[in-house]
Amino acid sequence: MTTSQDIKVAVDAVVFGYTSKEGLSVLLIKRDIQPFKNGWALPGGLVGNQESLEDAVQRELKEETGISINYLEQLYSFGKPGRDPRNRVISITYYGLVKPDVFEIHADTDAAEVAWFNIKKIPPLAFDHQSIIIAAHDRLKSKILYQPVGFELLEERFPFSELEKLYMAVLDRDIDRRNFKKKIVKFGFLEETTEKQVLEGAGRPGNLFRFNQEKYFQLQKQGINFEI
Amino acid sequence: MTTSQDIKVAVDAVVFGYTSKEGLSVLLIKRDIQPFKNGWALPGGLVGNQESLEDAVQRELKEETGISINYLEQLYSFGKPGRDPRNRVISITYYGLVKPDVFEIHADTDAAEVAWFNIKKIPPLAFDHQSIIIAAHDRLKSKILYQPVGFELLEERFPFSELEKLYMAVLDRDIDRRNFKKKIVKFGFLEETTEKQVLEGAGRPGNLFRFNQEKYFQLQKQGINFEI
DNA sequence: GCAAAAGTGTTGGCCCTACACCCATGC
DNA sequence: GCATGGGTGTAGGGCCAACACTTTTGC
Repeated sequence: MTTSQDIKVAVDAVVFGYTSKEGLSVLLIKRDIQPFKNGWALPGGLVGNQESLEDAVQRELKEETGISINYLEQLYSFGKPGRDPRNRVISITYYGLVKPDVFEIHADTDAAEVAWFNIKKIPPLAFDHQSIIIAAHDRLKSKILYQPVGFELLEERFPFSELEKLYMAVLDRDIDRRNFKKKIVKFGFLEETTEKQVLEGAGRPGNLFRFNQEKYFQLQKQGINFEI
Repeated sequence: MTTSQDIKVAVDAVVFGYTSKEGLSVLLIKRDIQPFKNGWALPGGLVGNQESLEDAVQRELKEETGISINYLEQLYSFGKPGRDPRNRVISITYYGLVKPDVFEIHADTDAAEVAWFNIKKIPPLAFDHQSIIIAAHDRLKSKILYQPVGFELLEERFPFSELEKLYMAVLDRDIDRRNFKKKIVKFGFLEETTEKQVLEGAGRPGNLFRFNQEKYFQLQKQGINFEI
């Protein structure tokens, strides 16, 4: 291997948002350059020479979509030669979670270049981004079962049913309401507030809950492990 | 970001081997170039321009240690600026598992440049390789609980006690012999042969077992999930 | 009053853990 | 015969899944 290396390093991010109306959704951008010009793709781009990988993700998200996220985790690195038709590019992928306020704003603006897509209605994508989303979704599905990452997708205060619907949307299966609540409450890191849900339409309004992160860390240190 | 990117892409591998005598061990090389000349480090090196990441790992392992492995999985990508004192280098790390025959040969040769180290007796290492080994060990610990990767570290036929000791070495805790056997046998992918263990020293010789991978795949398709 | 969503308990079965004695072999 | 490691079963408890009716609200 005496020839000098000529490989580019990029980051790409699968950003998930959730509301009970829209379901689990992914943030995509419309490319304005070749290749795949005008095709949908994951936000991302080349890493700066003196920039950490996480910083690169946050910067690209800011530049391309205007959002900043509150949970970010490395997913996988894709490096097969030929995955970018022009250069050799290795992409280090991340997945991120945003709270509904961020999600809603951008779902409304509906700018031509950035949009949220329900996880079940992803359009054809540039490069191998389709398989990156599948990997991210798989990771989220398993992660949510043993770490309380779901709360990163909800408002600070939320009715219990939101949490339940979130789990159903992410895992794509039904969950028994009573058993689920017993399980979550038993852990002891959820706080019930006295506030009631603001309703839209009929139905009995529920109490709002809050995730107590410090309590969770404490419990975790004591060896309690979260598992749905 | 108009300046052109100047980042190198490397792969590094944490290769695990196991025997009940030596315990869980990691393959290291002694560096013959700066930086960290004569220091111990993980095998690895730069990725070729037209080479897949997995191929690069296999090639480096062959070049630096002479071994080829039978299980390889991507671990994590490390990219903090400054982790290599000279250039910006992003390392995509893998962990691999080898069977005891490979392990034993190299444990004997004891060449100056390549050696196996018990997981609890790793010397100081170059770069951030210490933390890479910790990450790999953590991954192995959790992986072995929900996928039958342990068999990749054993001979094709092995006495049951080997499997049990392997789990104890990897997880670094005691395991109840009877409960463990019940659990494993219940899955139905382990075949008991009529052959007996060849003894070294006293003790009742045990039957040899074999992992039936096809059976495992079948069972997995039927939705059975392995969990220790 | 009716439609919509929230709140709530019990039971049966399964699984998991804890635990100890006898057997086959080498020396 | 003794030391070493292999082989095996049961009982109790905890946890989990299955399951339906009542309450509060908007309209």
